[in-house]
Amino acid sequence: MVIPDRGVRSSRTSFRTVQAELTRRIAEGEWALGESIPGEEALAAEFGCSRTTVNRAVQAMAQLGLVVRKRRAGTRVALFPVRSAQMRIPLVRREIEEKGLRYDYQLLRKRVGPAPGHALERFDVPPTSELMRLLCLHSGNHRPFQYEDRWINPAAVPGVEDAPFETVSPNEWLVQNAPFSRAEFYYQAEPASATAAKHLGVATGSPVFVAERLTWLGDEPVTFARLVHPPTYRLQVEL
Amino acid sequence: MVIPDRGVRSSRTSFRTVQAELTRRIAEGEWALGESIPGEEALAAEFGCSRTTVNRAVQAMAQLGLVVRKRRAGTRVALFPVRSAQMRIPLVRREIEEKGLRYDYQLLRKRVGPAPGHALERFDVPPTSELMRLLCLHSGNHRPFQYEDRWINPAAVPGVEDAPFETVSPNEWLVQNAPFSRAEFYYQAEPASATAAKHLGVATGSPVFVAERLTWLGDEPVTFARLVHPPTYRLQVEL
DNA sequence: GGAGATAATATGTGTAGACAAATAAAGACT
DNA sequence: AGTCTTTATTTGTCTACACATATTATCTCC
Repeated sequence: MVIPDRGVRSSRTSFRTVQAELTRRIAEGEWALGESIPGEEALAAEFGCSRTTVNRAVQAMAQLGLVVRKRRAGTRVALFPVRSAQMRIPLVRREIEEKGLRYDYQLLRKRVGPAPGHALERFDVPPTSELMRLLCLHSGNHRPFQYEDRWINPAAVPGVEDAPFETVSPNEWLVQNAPFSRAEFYYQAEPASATAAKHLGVATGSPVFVAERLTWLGDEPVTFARLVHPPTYRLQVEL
Repeated sequence: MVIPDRGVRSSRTSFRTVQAELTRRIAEGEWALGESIPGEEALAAEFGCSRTTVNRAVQAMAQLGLVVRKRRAGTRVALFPVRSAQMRIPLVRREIEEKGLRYDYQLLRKRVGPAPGHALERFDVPPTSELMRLLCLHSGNHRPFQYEDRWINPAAVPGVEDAPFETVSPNEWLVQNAPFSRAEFYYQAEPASATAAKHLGVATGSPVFVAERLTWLGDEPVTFARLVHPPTYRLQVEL
């Protein structure tokens, strides 16, 4: 019985196939760390596909931090395979709803005024500028999930003054109304401040998980938020 | 003097140009959230490039979570722009050395024995199996940076028994010797346990930043590590 | 009107070919 | 030996085209 030749037409070697095989070779130690791997031309010949396809596969691996590429020098297995993972940054509301909980939002305080020193420290605006400050609480099934302490630079966000923060969380409103070009995120453990502890329903000083988010539009700071979570919170990332 | 015509040949519209422009349109609200954007064909015509180039740009944006693509239905701006960031997972040693500190590693304890219940909970192995447990301390300029509590499944890592963990940290050794196919990372704030506190030089119960890493090779668990950092530690991510 | 088959369409992916750009290696000149 | 220039090699990217595949829209039949 003749087995139909599927090798040529129907199952062309996909860049995924190539990527998987090359990844396997690295994972199983066939290619040692730091060792350089065959060129695209050679791999294309080996896999019976075009160089374009190999290029795509290897470039994806480079983005994952598995290999390092350099023109003329070729591609080599990363010496320190700094694997990089994709981290998703969802809306708080989505985060809560995805757990199957009912989302609740509450504006605790809103004020516009001159920026105090400790805010300026992290948030590089002229000392004379007026900033908007918001304190909010996000809950799931009436249990506090996140205490938000946010500063917004009105100069960078036209229309904030009139935003309905009584009903829409700044997180949600800003996502739709305040574009940014750069962002930094920090995660750390801290003892809960008295006010945060009160709103989160935990003891003052107990360990809380704090996420800080800073965003810029061009050179101008847009918003700076401290998001405080109760000790049960876990940030999850998959590779 | 004649300025060479760089407009036609030398600066073909790059996929980066297209990506930047499309991103701008979304950021500045020209295309609203959830709205569908022109097809690849149309964009190619607009930018004067091939569909391939547009495809590359838009696919990159899809990977970033900025747009959602669906065959036949077209591409639309993500309704909830769950922006995703790349997080790099380096070796502890690199992490410390990149801060300009001198790295020090110390093996505190090593033992092979039956897995206790609380380890099995997170680490799905047969209750009868023997696991290796390591306690280590990583320091920068002699100040404790990370207290590591690690379980290794010898069944998945041939050669662990003879690994020189007195001189090489399990983190480093495993990276080079234990391939894995899947990983999960968790980050959380916790009160420091008595032993962790002692080694980190902080008070028992003070907030520590704990990273948990679990890896598998296929279905088999490879290693489970709890990495405890002093309260000064910050995890940084950029977008 | 509803169910199921069929067509149309947007994206997904592969190929071959060409040129661009970076950079390591070799050669030329002091 | 050391520095500068040239050359060669490898990856980076774009093009034009073709076919694959998923999914929506339409049509057909009852």
